[in-house]
Amino acid sequence: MIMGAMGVLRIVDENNKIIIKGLRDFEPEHIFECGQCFRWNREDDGSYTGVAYDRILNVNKDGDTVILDNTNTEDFNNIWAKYFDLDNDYSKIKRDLISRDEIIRNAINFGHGIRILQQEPWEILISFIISANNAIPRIKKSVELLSKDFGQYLGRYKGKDHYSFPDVEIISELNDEQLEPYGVGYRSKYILKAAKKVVDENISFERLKELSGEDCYNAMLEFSGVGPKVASCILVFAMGKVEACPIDVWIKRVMEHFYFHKDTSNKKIEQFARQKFGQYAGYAQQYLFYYAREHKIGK
DNA sequence: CCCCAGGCAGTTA
DNA sequence: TAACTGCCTGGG
Repeated sequence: MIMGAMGVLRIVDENNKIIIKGLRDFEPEHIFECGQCFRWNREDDGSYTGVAYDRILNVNKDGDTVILDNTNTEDFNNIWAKYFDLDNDYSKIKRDLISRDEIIRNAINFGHGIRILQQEPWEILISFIISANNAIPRIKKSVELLSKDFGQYLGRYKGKDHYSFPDVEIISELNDEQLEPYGVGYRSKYILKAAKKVVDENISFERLKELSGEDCYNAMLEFSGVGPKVASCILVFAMGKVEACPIDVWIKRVMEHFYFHKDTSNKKIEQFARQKFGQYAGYAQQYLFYYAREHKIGK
């Protein structure tokens, strides 16, 4: 059992599975399809399989029971509880946001099971550098291929081999031509520069997490290929800075559609969003993104 | 063939 | 500090 802000969860460890009862605000589809991650894929049975922290995990939900397959109590306590942000009370966050207006209320009702994953900073840095001016299926393909060729083999699950995301040292020793087969295009030089910067400057992402949101944001902007949107994504998805608010095309569309009714600069949109949603801007962004994209709002 | 996709860097004014 | 432009790649 773990005590979280949401109360007591009943957790059973059996047969290489962790079974969680009483967990609210958790829908695998919402979590893995809301644009925050690139390494989780839907299986035929509706569950999701992914790789994080050098482990293969499968996540399913049956009624009000969440099943984590291919894991154990030790990894659940050390990794997955934090990865899935289980100690955070999303009902409280949602209540706060819903009270602000009907637009965010509709978005939350639609994506009510979203959770912001606490992902690995190095992987998220590179993944979101690749994401710039790119399409999600191709981002996922590039990340998978890089992991297959330069990551560590983790094992086989449901008939598929899985690999960890490549270590920074491995990427830092590659050159432009070696990245050509991975379909990252002109972003290859950003990837290589980022890897070399992390190695050369001995950058510790754990130390960067201790910085203020603003300092952490500025540190991310130091990477070539990282602008305001990508930096904000890294802050929310890997650095625990959930007050950041990435403004991508979908957020721009949904905000212009519902709030501005005219073309508006990203800077103004971010100012508006951060003022409106405050400390919960990062969560609001995820609900709005998922809502806008699934409904193709503004297209 | 053109268009665009979860932006960014580099260049102008 | 805003506005503008080109950009790898691949699917529609």
